[in-house]
Amino acid sequence: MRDRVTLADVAKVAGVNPATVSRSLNEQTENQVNKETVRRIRKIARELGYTPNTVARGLRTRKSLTIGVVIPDLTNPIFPPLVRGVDSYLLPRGYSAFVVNTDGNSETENTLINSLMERQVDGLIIATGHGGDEMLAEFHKRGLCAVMVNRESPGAPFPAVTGDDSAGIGVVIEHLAKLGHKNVLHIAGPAESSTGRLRSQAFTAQSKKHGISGKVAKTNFYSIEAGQSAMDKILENKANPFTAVVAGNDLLALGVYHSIRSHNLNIPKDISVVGFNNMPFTQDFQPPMTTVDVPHFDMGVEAARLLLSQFDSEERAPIKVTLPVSLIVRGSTGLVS
Amino acid sequence: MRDRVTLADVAKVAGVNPATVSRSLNEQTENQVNKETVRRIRKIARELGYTPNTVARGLRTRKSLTIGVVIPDLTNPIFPPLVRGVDSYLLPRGYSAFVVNTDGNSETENTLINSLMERQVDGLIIATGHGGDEMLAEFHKRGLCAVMVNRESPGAPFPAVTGDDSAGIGVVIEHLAKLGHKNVLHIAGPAESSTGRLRSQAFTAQSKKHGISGKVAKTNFYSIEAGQSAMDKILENKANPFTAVVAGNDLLALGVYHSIRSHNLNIPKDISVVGFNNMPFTQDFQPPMTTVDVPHFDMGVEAARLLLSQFDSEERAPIKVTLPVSLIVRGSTGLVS
DNA sequence: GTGAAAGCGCTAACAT
DNA sequence: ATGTTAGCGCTTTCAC
Repeated sequence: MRDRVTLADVAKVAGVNPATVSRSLNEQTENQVNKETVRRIRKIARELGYTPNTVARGLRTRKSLTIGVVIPDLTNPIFPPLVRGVDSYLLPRGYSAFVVNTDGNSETENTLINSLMERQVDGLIIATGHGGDEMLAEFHKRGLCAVMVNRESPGAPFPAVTGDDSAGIGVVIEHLAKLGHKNVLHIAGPAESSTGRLRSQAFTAQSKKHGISGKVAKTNFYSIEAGQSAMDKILENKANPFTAVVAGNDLLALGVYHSIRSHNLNIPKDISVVGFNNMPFTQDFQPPMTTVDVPHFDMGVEAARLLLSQFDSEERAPIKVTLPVSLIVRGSTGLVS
Repeated sequence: MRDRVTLADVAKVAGVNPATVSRSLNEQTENQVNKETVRRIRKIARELGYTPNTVARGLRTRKSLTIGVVIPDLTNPIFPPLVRGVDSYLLPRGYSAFVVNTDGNSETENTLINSLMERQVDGLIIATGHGGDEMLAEFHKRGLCAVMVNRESPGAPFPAVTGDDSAGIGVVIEHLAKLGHKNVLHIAGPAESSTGRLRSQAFTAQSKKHGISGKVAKTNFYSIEAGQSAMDKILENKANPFTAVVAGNDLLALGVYHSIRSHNLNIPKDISVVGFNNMPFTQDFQPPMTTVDVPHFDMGVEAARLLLSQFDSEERAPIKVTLPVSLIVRGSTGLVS
């Protein structure tokens, strides 16, 4: 890019001091300047093609108007809506979102958060939250503004916005109980994530409550592959007792679909399957997936709202916002045959 | 965030000049400083929790090490892989990507590109490219570095990375011809996008070449809804002559699925359907979708590579990189019955 | 090998 | 209502 036009350039042409140009161009301060002068300067700025340098302004004002958004992986379809939600709140308020992907890797996460800090972000929206985030705890001590979203971080008492995982699993179990299922398997998400732990705990508790024999199989990732291989292991047993599978999320459920199909079994005739998240396209799967709808866009909005509200107030209460979820019954669950 | 530790703070503690600290901490210049001093200063910096201020550095060096990525909509599943591709090339080279969503709106696009410029991005990767981008042309004149990806912009002669749209449509038509289809409908993407135009043109040309009667229906958006309503209009005609539909992309194709299903027809028995992009999850649809695989991740990588290569060289050749695509035959296409 | 000083583009305090 | 000055945190001449 060729040399950009600066405030000083505009000032020179207008024959005034750079400060006057600065005041004229800023809506907050333009009333400190003669109306006529403001008009003249604005005109000159436009003609010269002046573009303000947000970076220089940020250096001076100690505000970057930039928020870092830390997510595991953009290609997981639940995150784009969340990011759009964040954006939809931030943009009209002059902020921008800087999105990074950690791939569920703690080391990468540390590197990227550091890089966001170096870029002087005003705050962080974090959708990753593993078990041991000493780094987050450290940043919290240093006074960083952040909000956790989708997951919580035990170590760092930041405000958190989550879906109601327990209630979600609750309605799922209730649904399966009504369909007559007595032996249900939970393909749990990674134990490092709060969603993995919460859903797993809720599964065990709710199964017991409904007189269902509930067993849990663990996975290390929220991915199609992890779901498939976990289910493959189960189906290797000739005498598989399970009539229904509750997956930790939709990706795991889709992996379960693949496994069941490759074993020449039918969903839901032989085995019912339930996902979690109601991510895009679940209704177009074969069969359409019964799952729990989680309002990811709204979670993004709420997280952004919470973060900006922190900037003004001094208080740092560990607020928890839990958004309601709802069961979406489709074709992947049926009566026990 | 509480007051951060600055270079000057480190210098004070170390009893040296800030310049020495700067030189010591930068790999390029550390050899200008006494080895022992470097070691000492690095230690102090670490102990003090010093975090370099990239923004201040950028102001001084006139490089932000930030690239703006302009896409229509992150929730369209072809874009996350593309963004990850960009990231994968940029991150190891010290750059970061700043992603914005235009929602296919020219006005929004202008606003967002302006905001990226104000943030001093070193270059732009643009996946939007509508018809009349006077703004891009203007920026090009002003010496902006940018690369178009996935689509091209007629007005602005930036380098472009695209999939081979014509070849893709070619193999699709060939495939349908072999299956015996004589009457094929193209649900075209928006005419403002280069992909929409190119695929539509290729469809007409290739149909003729294979002796197929090819008709084109237009849409205004690459969306499920647009595909569904376009197909609904076609199926209202009792005497629908088409035995196959070539959709402008997978989202349109999915809309076509919905429409066909709601008219109690069967894919592919009554009508074959082909998508474009091979976006995630197309293989899990009912039926699995025959589509054209486009290497979106690689497109991102290539675009990033091209952009950074521009920074060094003075030449501004209008390079065009066309990536190969391939037909993925699945269950949504079959023989004419 | 290190220090001193200037300046990137902007805003905010203090003058006038 | 406008000008002057200083400085945000950093790098980069130019000295020594």
